[in-house]
Amino acid sequence: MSEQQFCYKYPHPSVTADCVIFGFDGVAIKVLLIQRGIEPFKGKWAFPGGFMKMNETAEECAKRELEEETGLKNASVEQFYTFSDVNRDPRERVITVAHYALVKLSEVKGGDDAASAKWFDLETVPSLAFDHDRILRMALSRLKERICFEPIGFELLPELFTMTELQNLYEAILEVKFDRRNFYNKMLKLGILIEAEPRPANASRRTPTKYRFNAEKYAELKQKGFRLEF
Amino acid sequence: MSEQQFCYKYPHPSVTADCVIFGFDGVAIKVLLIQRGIEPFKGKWAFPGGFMKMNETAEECAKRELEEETGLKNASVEQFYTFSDVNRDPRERVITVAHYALVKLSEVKGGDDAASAKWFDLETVPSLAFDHDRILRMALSRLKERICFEPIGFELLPELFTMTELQNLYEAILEVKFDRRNFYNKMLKLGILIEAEPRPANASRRTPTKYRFNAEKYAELKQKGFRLEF
DNA sequence: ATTTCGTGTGTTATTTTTACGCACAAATAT
DNA sequence: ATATTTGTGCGTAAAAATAACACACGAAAT
Repeated sequence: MSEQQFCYKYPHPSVTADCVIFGFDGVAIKVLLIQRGIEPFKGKWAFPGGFMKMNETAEECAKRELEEETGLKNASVEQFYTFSDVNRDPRERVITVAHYALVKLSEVKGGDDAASAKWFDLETVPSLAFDHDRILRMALSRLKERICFEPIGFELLPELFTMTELQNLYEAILEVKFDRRNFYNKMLKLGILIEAEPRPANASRRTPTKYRFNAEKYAELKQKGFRLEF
Repeated sequence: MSEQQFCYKYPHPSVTADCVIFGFDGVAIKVLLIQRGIEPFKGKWAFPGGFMKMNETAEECAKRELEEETGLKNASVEQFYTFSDVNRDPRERVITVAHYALVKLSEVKGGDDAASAKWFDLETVPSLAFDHDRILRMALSRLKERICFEPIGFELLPELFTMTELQNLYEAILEVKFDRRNFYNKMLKLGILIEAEPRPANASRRTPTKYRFNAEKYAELKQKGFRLEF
């Protein structure tokens, strides 16, 4: 009796928040997964996430669980869909508010809390716990849509990056190939990149220019109502 | 005791599903609202919606509540965001999975269940119950995004419509003005409109051509991976 | 009777997108 | 050592899409 203390006139579902965390290593898209230590789906991989508390929003819950389980702080998570299939959790009725976030690989420290957190290449993601396979598919499709109109790709890259790295990122997410020179011209014309350094003295002809994302310029352009379009 | 029969170890929020129903009368965008008969916010207007049952998904719940409260059947509702602010309902912790749907005005029968359901012009929507003002703003912004890439506008128009009506719809949603002739050319070139009838015999020069949405052609084009773009 | 207006059908100029050409020198292969 | 391949930077020309606008016709309004 003492452990069943929250009672309601009608049945209530449990509510969780989950986080699909995307990364990029210069070649392929990565996803951060947690290995489950308890039943159900013990041993299977799943997204970081957990039960929502009564004094936090779904987004706050997502951020808290993310930090607790992976050590990742202050990630900018974005809610994308709520999954409410009746039997998605074998224990009880659980609906989950799914989020995604884009992080730089360097932000995830190894060790500490995140003993069981691991980056997977998108191609080698195993079969996941619960309905997380479906959640991943939808997260990916939202990521594809969003990157066409907002420069979220920069959240995945290091502070400084080359044009080729940026193109690889877009190609990996959208699963297309761009002409290198057209991509170059288009990106520069947008005006949201700044050359990081005037190039080192020991400049090899094949050492590419490093760029940095110009967030101020983007904010300014966005206010004027321009769209990226890819 | 007998009326507090569902007990849990941890507190659970209530979960509801709400529906923002958009319509179009040929000139302005409309929203379907319900006047609340009970506290809280008694007398205020709100979106149709209600508590989710344990054997239905959020989407099923949205459709069921929509039919119960407005008589609207089989609307194609689309989930767009889950609102989970801690104090959005003064009674208890309630999170709501918000949906929107586009319907033809003719689909909503007057009378029956929907005694208190009423269409409002978007400009004259009163201050709403709960956080429904915020829900409406987000629904509108999603509608704007979506109509740029999917021909959902046709769900708002009658079976047969004129090019001017279609243009008015796009202009009302996107809050822009198009050149009439460019809009005409672009729409026809897309190939998703078919002329309804070869024009009546008593054809007045100012009786406009009636079109019909070509759903089959659109499905075919979409499969080939084409985007609308407006 | 004259003017205004809504519709259908264009054409032309401008902008954007796409498809490549080429030089340079470092890296690699022979 | 010499030749070939490769990654980078900077172009240009053709093609396609967009934007701007001209005009006729006749019903509706004045």
